[in-house]
Amino acid sequence: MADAKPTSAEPKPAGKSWADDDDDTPINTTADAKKDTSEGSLAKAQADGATSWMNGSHGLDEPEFDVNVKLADLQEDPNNPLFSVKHFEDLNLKEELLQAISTMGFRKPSKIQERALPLLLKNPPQNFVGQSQSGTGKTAAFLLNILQRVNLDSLNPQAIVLAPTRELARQIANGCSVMGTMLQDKGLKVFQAVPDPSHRSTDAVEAQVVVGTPGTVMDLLRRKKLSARDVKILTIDEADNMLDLQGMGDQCRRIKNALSKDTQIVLFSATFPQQVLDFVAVFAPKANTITLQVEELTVKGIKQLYLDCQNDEEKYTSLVKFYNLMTIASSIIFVKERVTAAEIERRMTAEGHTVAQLTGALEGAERDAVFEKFRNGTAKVLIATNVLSRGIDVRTVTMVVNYDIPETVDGLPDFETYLHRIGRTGRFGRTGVALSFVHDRKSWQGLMAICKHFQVEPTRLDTADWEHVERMLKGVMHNSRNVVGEIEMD
DNA sequence: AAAAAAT
Repeated sequence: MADAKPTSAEPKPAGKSWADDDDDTPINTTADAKKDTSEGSLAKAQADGATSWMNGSHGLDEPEFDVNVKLADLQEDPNNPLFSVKHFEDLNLKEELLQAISTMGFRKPSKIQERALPLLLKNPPQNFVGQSQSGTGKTAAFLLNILQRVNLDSLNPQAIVLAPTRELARQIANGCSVMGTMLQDKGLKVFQAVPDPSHRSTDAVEAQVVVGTPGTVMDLLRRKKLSARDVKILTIDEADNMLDLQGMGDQCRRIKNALSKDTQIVLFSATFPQQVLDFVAVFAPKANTITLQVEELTVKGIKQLYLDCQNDEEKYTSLVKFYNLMTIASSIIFVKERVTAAEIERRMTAEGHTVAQLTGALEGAERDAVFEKFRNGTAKVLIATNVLSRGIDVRTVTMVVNYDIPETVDGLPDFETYLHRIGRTGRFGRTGVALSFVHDRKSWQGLMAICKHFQVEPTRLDTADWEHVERMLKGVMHNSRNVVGEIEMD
């Protein structure tokens, strides 16, 4: 990081955007800015949002959006009121689940839950593919389906949940225990299948619900520590990522093949890019499906900004300047590479800042310790790779920094990762800030392509006018009050 | 050319 990359040596006059000296850029910011005076409209959107929260009894008064519902049985009408349930009481859930829902403070189902729960709980069980914005209650939806269906008189595994990372799997397992609190007396057991030295000696898994990462689950199945015999639900979170990734996709398919043919397959994600939908349909055939239009995917409560830096080193100095400027509840700084995470942590720590770092380079126990510190607020600034880009739900996160613009293996802008990263804030009706750093033509073009894809107009900040940066950031951070939503589990 | 995930 200290030694600037070749691209960042490219000189740029102060106050100029990377757009200005770029003739063949696919995006014309000037034209885009004209059709929508970005600051004005964003300020207005923010103001409107604030009004609706103050008037509403909860933070999830989202405007109506178009949901595409496709049912496996084409004879059925997707708009049948039976498939849109406004009250948890109408779902014939176990009494213990209704109690837990109420204790956890849920009043009514979120938009995705309204539509997803009746389809998930339908009998006989059918496959399901569900898409919904980040922070809208996907996890609670699939956990309710699982807890409703498991037979507590047996300790045989009956539901398997797969997630792409250790942290997400553990979060889901904990959520399952919380939602199943009232079922614990009746024998509910939840097992975390993430890499753990103690699994070597573990006897056969005795738990109705197994939540884990694909490698460990596969390993347990292979070693006959996990019985596939009674498994009737396979749920995959972040399913587009899981099935797309080299390695994890194969493991997911192998796990599915080890299960009974009539296992209910449930897939969830905020993103399902077109090319992935094709093999999603193969993995979960004849599924009831809920999808969204791309323009519906961005969470309106997340204010999107970008900081125009002169070069790579200025990203670091700006970051430090920024943290000297104000205190933020909690924030995640996303970088591309593990070494960058370690490097920023080293430099900021040397400058007296309290920061932590989490990447796949850490060992399991260390990862758990660091993440727990971040979750309980002991560590407020966390530098991470894409390991934490998806699913992680830490309510105190009011800012996400894209220190490096997300890109795919091919070096192309990674739309999905951008959306998942910024979705770590602004959860359940709260507001949040997403600040992306650009420092050369490639990073600028990448960010602009991403914003164009999601049809958002980010606000530009320039290091050459630091007073403006300061004013804007203080303004948006001040506005990012936390508003508590109803559905508190994603 | 990365990260993640199994040993």
